[in-house]
Amino acid sequence: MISNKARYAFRALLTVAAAPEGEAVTSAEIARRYNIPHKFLEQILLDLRKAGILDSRRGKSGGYVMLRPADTVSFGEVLRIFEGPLAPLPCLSRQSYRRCEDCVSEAQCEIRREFGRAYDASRAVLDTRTIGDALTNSAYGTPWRREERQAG
Amino acid sequence: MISNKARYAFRALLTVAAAPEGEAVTSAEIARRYNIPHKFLEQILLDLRKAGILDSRRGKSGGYVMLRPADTVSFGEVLRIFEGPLAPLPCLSRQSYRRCEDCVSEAQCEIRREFGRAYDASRAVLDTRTIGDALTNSAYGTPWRREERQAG
DNA sequence: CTAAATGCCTACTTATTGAATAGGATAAAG
DNA sequence: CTTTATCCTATTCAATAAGTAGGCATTTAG
Repeated sequence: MISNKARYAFRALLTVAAAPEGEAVTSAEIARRYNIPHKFLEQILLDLRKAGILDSRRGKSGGYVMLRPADTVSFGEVLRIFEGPLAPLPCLSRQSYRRCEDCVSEAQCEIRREFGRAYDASRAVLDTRTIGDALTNSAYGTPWRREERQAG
Repeated sequence: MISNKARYAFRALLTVAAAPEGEAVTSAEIARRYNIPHKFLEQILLDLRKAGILDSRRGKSGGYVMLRPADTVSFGEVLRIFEGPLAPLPCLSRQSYRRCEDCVSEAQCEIRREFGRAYDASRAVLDTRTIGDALTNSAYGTPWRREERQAG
């Protein structure tokens, strides 16, 4: 299970990414819409800004906008911000490799081999699918897309 | 990251499964071999026995043996014993489904859809690969297999 | 210029979980 | 009847999850 924090982050990101270009979305609006504790969400949005994914505007008519295009932000990248390494074993993480204390021979470790497969399979999804992908073909989509669909 | 507990469980299971048929392996032996806290490992082996995966013999010349054949025990099954549901979201778990508090429409939730893909990919490995599979082609293998290889 | 609305930042709390540690009870073999 | 194992329960300690709280800083509408 991923943490609530991470889930809220995705909820917020998808909302900001789906908003019309250049239009800022406030933390209060997101919190209200998805029933997320407001102050908690603020911390999360702050993390996303520090990670260089969101940009923010303060004061009246402030809020959050995408800093990078939504289709350059993968689910894996976001997840790592809030959950740390996604690898199921320390010895499988490239970013923060650590030997397992109970490991005799890493090269011949069956646990490592099998979880390596699982990790690869999972990464093939998480590191390729982006926030943008998720919104394309979404029932929500961006507002203008929704109207497009109704019109067509 | 999976817990130490789960990793120790795999270590123990692979060891017992690799032992010659009918030969019991003691918790002390496993603990020594892999540098696992003995008393902690005892609890883990107990869980595996209660789950119907291992059988145990008490007293002198006691220890643990497989209750079910190693190739009927999947990595996913073992993992679930120690980690609970593997689903990344409560709404994706069949065993213990729970709605996300911040969900507006489950059927149209992009987060659910994308993590569903990741979960499927991961399960395709974890729920098909077994302890037996992992030992086949293993550099360790079972003792008699190792000798076979050296001989051939 | 001022007030209101918004984001920014830090500290604190509370409950749960992970990772053991501890101490003995029970059973089987020799 | 002693040794060697498993079996069972309780306790500890640290880290993490999931918020709560309170105020500072900035922008803009009036």
